[in-house]
Amino acid sequence: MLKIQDVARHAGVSAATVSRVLNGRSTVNPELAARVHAAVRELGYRPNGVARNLRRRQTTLWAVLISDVGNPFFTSLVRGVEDGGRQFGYSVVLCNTDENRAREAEYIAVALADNMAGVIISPADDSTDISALVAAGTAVVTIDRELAETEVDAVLVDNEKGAEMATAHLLESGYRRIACITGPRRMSTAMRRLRGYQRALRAFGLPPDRSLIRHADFREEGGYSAMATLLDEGVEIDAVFGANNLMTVGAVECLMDRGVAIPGRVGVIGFDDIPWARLFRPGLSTVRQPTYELGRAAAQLLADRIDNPARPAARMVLQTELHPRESSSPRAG
Amino acid sequence: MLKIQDVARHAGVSAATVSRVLNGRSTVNPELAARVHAAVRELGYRPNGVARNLRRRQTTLWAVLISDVGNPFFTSLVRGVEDGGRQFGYSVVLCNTDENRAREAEYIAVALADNMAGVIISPADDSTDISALVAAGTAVVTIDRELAETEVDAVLVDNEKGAEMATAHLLESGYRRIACITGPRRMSTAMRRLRGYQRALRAFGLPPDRSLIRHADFREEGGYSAMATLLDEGVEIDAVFGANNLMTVGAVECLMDRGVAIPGRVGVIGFDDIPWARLFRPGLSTVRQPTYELGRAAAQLLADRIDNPARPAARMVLQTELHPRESSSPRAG
DNA sequence: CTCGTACGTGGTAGCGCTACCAGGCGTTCA
DNA sequence: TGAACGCCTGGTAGCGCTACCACGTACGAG
Repeated sequence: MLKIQDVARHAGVSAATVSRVLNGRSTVNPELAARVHAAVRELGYRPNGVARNLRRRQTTLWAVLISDVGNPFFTSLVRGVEDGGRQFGYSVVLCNTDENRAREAEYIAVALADNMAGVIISPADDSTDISALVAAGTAVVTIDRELAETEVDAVLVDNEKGAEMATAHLLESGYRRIACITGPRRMSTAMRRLRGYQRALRAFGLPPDRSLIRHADFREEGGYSAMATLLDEGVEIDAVFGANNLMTVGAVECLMDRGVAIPGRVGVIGFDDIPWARLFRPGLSTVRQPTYELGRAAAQLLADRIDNPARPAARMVLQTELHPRESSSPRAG
Repeated sequence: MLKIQDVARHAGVSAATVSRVLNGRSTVNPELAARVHAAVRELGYRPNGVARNLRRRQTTLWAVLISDVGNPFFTSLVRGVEDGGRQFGYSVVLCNTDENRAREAEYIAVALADNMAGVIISPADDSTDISALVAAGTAVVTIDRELAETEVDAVLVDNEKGAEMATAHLLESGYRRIACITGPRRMSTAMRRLRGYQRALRAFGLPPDRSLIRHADFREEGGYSAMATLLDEGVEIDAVFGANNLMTVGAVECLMDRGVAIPGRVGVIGFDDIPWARLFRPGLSTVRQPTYELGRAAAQLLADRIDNPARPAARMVLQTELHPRESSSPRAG
């Protein structure tokens, strides 16, 4: 493997000058610079990034910790992060944690060991411990979910507003007994969406009813069984609001399996859009999150934070969009 | 930041011994080893991966070059690679190329510069140039698609057989004028699937008809407009075989927009499963590829190749599965 | 003409680790 | 008892690069 010394020799300059030319950190006589470029081309020299990283004490890698790329929400988000990162010269290491604290800790250790320039994380939990990252001075941006203790850059959507919009839409369409299948209590998004749902009901003058609220795990099976429980317990419902995409899909499957007509007997709306939701029959009403934009925004914040470690923590909140389709059509009568 | 010398001093041994204990490359007196471990714990020492990588001339990173994680085929494949990689101690750098040769070359350069241990690539093109990787001795596994020139490990599905199954299924269900929307000519998968389609027709005794065959770009829009062209040209068809998931979705959307009944007037089957295809109405018939397993297999091959650079190139071919749903129900009459 | 300053270049230490080598000590066998 | 051998440990060079320092030259001011 060629090294910088070889290029220096070939160009008749010092290694330091080659480095300066290739990194553009200081002015170099144009004639020398031209000779260096020629030497690089002729020899086919590629700088060794690992050596550079060691010397600079900084890499061009970002770790992106999410629960699962398989979830369309994160798929698109990751794509946004990657596009943003590339723009600033960073590569993205994909870390699926499956909401597993141990896996999360493992990846944080890798990010630290490999001296990664930054970490974008959707914490498995309110209390995920990122103190090691903070202590090491690694730039961190949380995405989608917030951390209870630590003050870091965050990119969020207005979960409460989105959930309120969804619920209000059902109410306006004539539904009155609206169930809510939300996520675990220790996750900020789950609680925010529940609050939005409750706020819409209150604003409409409907009394709270705890039997309508279910906490599941944000997965398809969780949505399915929460729906099944609602039906089995004979809770009177005419609509359901699913607090994320997978649980909503699970709930819909349960309703179909039981032959419950959508929206005839039960209207449905879900948080998070799903690719090709319009090909479902009935078309699934959703609250779309700007997932790709979330990723881009996080990338922007992270790149900025790396260049400017001292700036105070920023908090970006993006808005959601209502996509009503057939599953929440106005109730007849 | 703590270094190995600090640990050595604290444990009363040499840096070399600390290194040996932490890497387990050679035998060390158990008492010394215990002292080293204690020192590591007490000081909270983390080895510097970058320095290790420089010295060892080898990292624990894999680059995964695919066209787009947004495509469910690659989403699941990437997840398989990541799970497999983690098992062997590698992290995965996600590289979306959008089938763009320049982007692909860019990422190959990054993999080379950062001394990545291996590359898993779904080449944009038959003739993607990976010679730089081969020259540098980087381990490479191609996935899903084959390379014309270079002899490297490959993980594939039996595209021809899958396409033949899909087409045969349509024929058995009574369809006779079956269009085929396949991908670009320069992509091995597109050509293989086309051949499978043709073979099924031949086996059934149907004459070839070039007007039934369309080459699109493996994207949703491409499928849509190919379908539109078929309809606009008045080509007589009663079914369509889409050679990948996105084009099939596009074709279905076109049919729906035009009010063409599926499967009443045109039956549909697509290559690649789509998440929640069973929630579509009509449920979309598909040929499922074992995408996750493809990723796992590629990871296995790559890890093995890194440990054993001399072994001859391997070629794994996985099988597909037919998932008939309503969109290809037997034709009445 | 001298001095001070600015700018561009070369030399080199050292980022933190591990591969390699040398040497000490204990054990075995003639 | 001495020689030969093997095992374990410590010392250290060097992976390839860049930050830093020192130095030479050019130029302007006094």
